[in-house]
Amino acid sequence: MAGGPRLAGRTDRDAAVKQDDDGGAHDGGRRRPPRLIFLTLTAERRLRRWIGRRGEDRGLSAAASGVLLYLATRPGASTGEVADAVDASPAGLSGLLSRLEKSGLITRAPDPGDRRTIRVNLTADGKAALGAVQSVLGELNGKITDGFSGEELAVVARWLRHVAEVLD
Amino acid sequence: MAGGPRLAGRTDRDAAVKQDDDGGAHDGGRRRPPRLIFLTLTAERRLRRWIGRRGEDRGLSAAASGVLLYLATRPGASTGEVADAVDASPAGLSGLLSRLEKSGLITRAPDPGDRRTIRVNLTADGKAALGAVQSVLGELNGKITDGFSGEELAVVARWLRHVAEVLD
DNA sequence: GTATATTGCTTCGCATGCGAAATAACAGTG
DNA sequence: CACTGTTATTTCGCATGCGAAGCAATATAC
Repeated sequence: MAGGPRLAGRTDRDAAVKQDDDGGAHDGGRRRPPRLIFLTLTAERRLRRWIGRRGEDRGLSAAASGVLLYLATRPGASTGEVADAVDASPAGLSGLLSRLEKSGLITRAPDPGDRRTIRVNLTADGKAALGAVQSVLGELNGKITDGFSGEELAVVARWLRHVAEVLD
Repeated sequence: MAGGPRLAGRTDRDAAVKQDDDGGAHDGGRRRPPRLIFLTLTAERRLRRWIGRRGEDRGLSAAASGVLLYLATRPGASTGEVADAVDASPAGLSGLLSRLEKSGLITRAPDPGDRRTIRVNLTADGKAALGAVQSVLGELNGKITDGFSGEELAVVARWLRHVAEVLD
């Protein structure tokens, strides 16, 4: 990933950023770097770092949090279903599940009906961790929505979904 | 990273997503997972994947693109300056620069005045790659801004900056 | 002028995560 | 029932990237 030129630093370069808020929409993309791309990359990186730091005690990363939350809603989901839900590749999720299993937060067991399918479930420890996850994400959500109206946040949500959809 | 429960899949779960566009602002964060967080994680992941796929021929990732763009603006920047600009840790950037150097896109040379400092510059190949980068990012920018007004994109940009700032 | 602190970068160990190939289990055809 | 194809997951190799530790060069203290 990358932030981009003059987008992410903590230095004096930040000052120059405040001006142009058009997101690069009126630029063919050749004259200067499209800002929204790097703004998004940077915002995500900070989100992931913040979650990682905050859940450090329990070894809960952003990805792990997503998995736990999903399993809370759909216990016994298959590996593929979880991968789909958290937008990860089956391969990438396999490793994550292995770590979560080693940490004792989830269990993996083949489905009796179709032993190719692995059913994933939360352990007691996993359910306990869930509370921490929800608390941390709730706090984070407060931080990132503070100062924005419901209408504005709706626009943001719509744009984020648009990005995900159009690049799929 | 993670997408989140029912946020990112390509399955029927998507249907349920369209409803609630408030970004979770009116929720303490305990009853249901804060959506904006996972929407952002997913959007970024798709951005990065798209850039990676698109620049595959030249081995240009999102991070590499950011570095090249920054160097175009500030040739001879130090490693730390580049890291700051693209929001990467010095450690992470070190590896990336090594790969870019091996690919022949950049050069690294100690500053004569302070030999701790490494000056990074684009090679001829690096400058050539820059054109491709700008073209790819321009196309991407078009895709992700299409269908949104300047005002809406301004809100999005302001929100993304807010997120980056408040989590720093 | 030597000891100490600081700075800038790299190395190391690890987590994350992708694509491609391998593996295992099921499904359909003859 | 073997043969083939499909599906679900894992393994492997690699890229990315962080924190901690290490190293080299400079700056500061005494």
